[in-house]
Amino acid sequence: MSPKKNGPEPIAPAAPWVPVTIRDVAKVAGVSTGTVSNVLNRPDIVAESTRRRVLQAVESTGFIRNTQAHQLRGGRSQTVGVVVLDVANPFFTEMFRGAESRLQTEGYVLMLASTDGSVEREANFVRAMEEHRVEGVLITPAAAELGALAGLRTRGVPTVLLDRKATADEFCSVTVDDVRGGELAARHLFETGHLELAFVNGPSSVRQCRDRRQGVRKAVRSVSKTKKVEVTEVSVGALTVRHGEDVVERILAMSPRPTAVMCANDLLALGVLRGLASRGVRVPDDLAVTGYDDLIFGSMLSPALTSVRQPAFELGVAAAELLLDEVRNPDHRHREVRFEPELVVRTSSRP
Amino acid sequence: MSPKKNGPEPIAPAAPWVPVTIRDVAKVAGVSTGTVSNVLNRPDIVAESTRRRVLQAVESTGFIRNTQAHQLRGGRSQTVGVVVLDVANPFFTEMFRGAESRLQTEGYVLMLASTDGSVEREANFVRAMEEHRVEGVLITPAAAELGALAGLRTRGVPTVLLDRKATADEFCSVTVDDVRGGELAARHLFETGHLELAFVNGPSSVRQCRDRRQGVRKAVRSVSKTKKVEVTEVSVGALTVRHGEDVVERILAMSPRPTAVMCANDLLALGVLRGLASRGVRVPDDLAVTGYDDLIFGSMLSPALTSVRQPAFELGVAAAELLLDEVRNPDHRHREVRFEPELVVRTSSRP
DNA sequence: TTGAAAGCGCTAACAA
DNA sequence: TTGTTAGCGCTTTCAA
Repeated sequence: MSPKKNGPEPIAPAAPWVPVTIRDVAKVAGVSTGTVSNVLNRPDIVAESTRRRVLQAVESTGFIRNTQAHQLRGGRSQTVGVVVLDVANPFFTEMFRGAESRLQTEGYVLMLASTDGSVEREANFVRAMEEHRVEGVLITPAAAELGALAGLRTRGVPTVLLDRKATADEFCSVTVDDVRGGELAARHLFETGHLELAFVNGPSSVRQCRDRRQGVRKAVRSVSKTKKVEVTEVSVGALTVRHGEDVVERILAMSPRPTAVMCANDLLALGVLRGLASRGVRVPDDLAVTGYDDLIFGSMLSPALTSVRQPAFELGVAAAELLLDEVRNPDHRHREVRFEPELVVRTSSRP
Repeated sequence: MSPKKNGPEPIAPAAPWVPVTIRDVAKVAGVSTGTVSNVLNRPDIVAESTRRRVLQAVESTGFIRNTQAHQLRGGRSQTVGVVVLDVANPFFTEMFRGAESRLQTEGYVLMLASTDGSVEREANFVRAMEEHRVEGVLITPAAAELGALAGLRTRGVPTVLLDRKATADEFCSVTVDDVRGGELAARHLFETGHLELAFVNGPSSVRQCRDRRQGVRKAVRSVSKTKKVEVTEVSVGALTVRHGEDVVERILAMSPRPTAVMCANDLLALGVLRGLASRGVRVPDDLAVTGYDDLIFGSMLSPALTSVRQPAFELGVAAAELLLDEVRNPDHRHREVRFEPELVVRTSSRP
């Protein structure tokens, strides 16, 4: 079992691979490089027997086309860059999956980068992708301003904004109607008899938070014609579990005590649920709770969490579609594809 | 608010961008292309004043280096391919983040592809990446056999296997000791007084399941010197929430009834928790439960789930490190970096 | 139907 | 210190 003297002999690396070029293939097949190229790109214009011979040579040499050389000669890079805020966030990975599913069928390979909200990292990645001559970019901008993307625009790199509306018609974009989403959640609670509502929201600097609040106001206006409802907004510094947990105290101290808590996202809601559980408040019997995002685990909690679903995968597909149009269609016009959020009612808000 | 007759006039696309080459820069700066190249690659060997003039021209023209041309001339592609089973799985995205964090500092851009276990898709992606001349590949192979990766090996593309051990010394690999992880969980339960254990495991065809079972057996051997313990393995068809929920009935029917349920992953555990909750069985008072993977939501459940953590991020970093060594170090030898799983004890198994 | 050759944008050896 | 030039691997006229 154990070797005599030395440790187990490490196996030497495989014999160094000499890159095979189209020239090598040509030599083996006994044709010119032009013919090999033709076999690869327009097989129909070359004689049957020659084609077979060349294909055979490709096989035997293990030739793999060099896309860089191909592209240099005027070809396409077959590459799309995707820049998201956080790869660890399921919302973004779902979007990535959607985009990939569409672009993969067109032969594209995706470059993915995660900025974690850093404008500097974003700039670096975009730069690197431009150097790689990506044919397009799908991006969730890190900054509130789109100035960082000006280069892409002036250089004419097809770009689609993810979950962010372009201010002018500078870019295509795919978004979800957050106003509508906020309205859906609030209205649902009103309609199931909750007239005193606590709305746990994040900082106003976040567009999503602003929009969702606006949706809540809309629901209030519409419902208050027939019923008297009251909404108290409770602001927290960030959309995290901890912030949700910490806010419970304030909610329970409110007078009159609300009968429902609407949270600006699922993580907050999760924190709220934990806070309530530790204080023996039952959900939904004593207090109803809703979240937003419909993260995968929401349905697995007890009680399962009512939430507002965003069609992340479809967003990715739509973004890919817009990009493809911009790449191929000379008459392309920028536009915004807006998705509708969907209320998913579960136990946590069931009457 | 509404336009007169037509919809809002779509803004015409930006003026077509004429690609700027090193020649354009040279012309503007009044130097040769060689000098521009020198300014870009070895700025020290060119005169201060010339350098400034060239840099100025780069700026004013908006020049962006073409990596394809650069690479064709013998440069590196600065690109690494990552192929995972499922981008939607947090375990893989964490690994990706780890790899990215390391490789980004070296100027690499990552291509990411998700195979969803399809050998065919895997082959396509690997092929595309080879055509792009990635400098290396990080991959979780879709198939049990590594035959699909033979091409990478013979062509000498540095390749690191993620969460999969290479059979011979064909590739570097990063793995987690699943035997140890299984042992940790089982031993923890034994030591907290649970002598009758139900082990909910997935199909034996999955390596992880086999290894974790082996770990359980090891724990049994070691503990049974001092105590009499009994483990009953309950097999399910897949590691999903539904399978966990369905298995509860069988567990509760067992005689003698176990005092703890060890699950082969967190999703199963989640299902078990739900099943128990719906039958009014209290956790951990009536029955202790553990999972495996330590997915993010585990700590947010009530009761919070005891689990075995796998250092996904660190796996990614290690894989990147191995790859960099293979890329740069002529004396590189393939090796396996094995990580230790870590038991995270939470309420669900607290005595 | 095939071959010869120019050239994509860039770098590096060599010359000036 | 800077310019000239060959050539990386490939595609695509144009000529044979």
